[in-house]
Amino acid sequence: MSPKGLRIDPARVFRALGHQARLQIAQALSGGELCVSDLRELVGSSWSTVSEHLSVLREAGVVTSTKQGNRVAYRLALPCVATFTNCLLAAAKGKQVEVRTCCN
Amino acid sequence: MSPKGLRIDPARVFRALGHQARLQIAQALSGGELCVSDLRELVGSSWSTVSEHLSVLREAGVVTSTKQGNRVAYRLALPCVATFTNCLLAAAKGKQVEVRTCCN
DNA sequence: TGCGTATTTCGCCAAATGCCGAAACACACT
DNA sequence: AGTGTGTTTCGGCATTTGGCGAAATACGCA
Repeated sequence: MSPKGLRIDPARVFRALGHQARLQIAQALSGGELCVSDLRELVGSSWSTVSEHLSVLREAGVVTSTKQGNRVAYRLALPCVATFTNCLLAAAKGKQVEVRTCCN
Repeated sequence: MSPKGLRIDPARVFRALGHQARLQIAQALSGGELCVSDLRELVGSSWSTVSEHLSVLREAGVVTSTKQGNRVAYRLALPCVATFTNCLLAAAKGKQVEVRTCCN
């Protein structure tokens, strides 16, 4: 369930995050781990859709998942994603942001 | 030619960078401005294809362009993109990177 | 004005993506 | 074993994307 031989491909990471719902998921996970049902409520689409979004994120190495009892908990594997997204959100408001530790 | 009323949409920025050629272009531009011909040589596809990639990047707010005599010079509008990409490249090698100023 | 170079737009096609419901799986609990 | 809950996979469809060559546009210069 965890990434064994997974090489990060930057373009793939970007592509994974290049979708409103998946970006929303990644941001939500920056606050701690969540299971599929939580995320389904968050993005408001079907189980299958959310599950597919999660597998895109997982295969890109953005998130990892672990089984916890009956459910699967997802967590952010690349913390810098949250930081960078905050930069972009700041840019969206025309502000400038300085960040201390950007990566991993 | 410069972005007038352009609101940055984070998901759109990610999507724009979620393609090998466009990411390559963005990285090349982090070293300074370049014109379409330069970038065409870099990515090795047709004029039209490169031009379309550039318009995707421009509409996402990742790059800006200015006419300089006969040609159009492109430059990176979001420096944090370069920083973040370096983070990902480092992650691709299993390393950890600390960065001082991440954004803009 | 007319010519040549640099870039963009257009029309088209093939491939990839996003979405859903149904079916399949996995696991905890009785 | 059987039931229920949580999650993933499958089949199919509509939409988007990526690519190219040809045509159109923009501009500098003679």
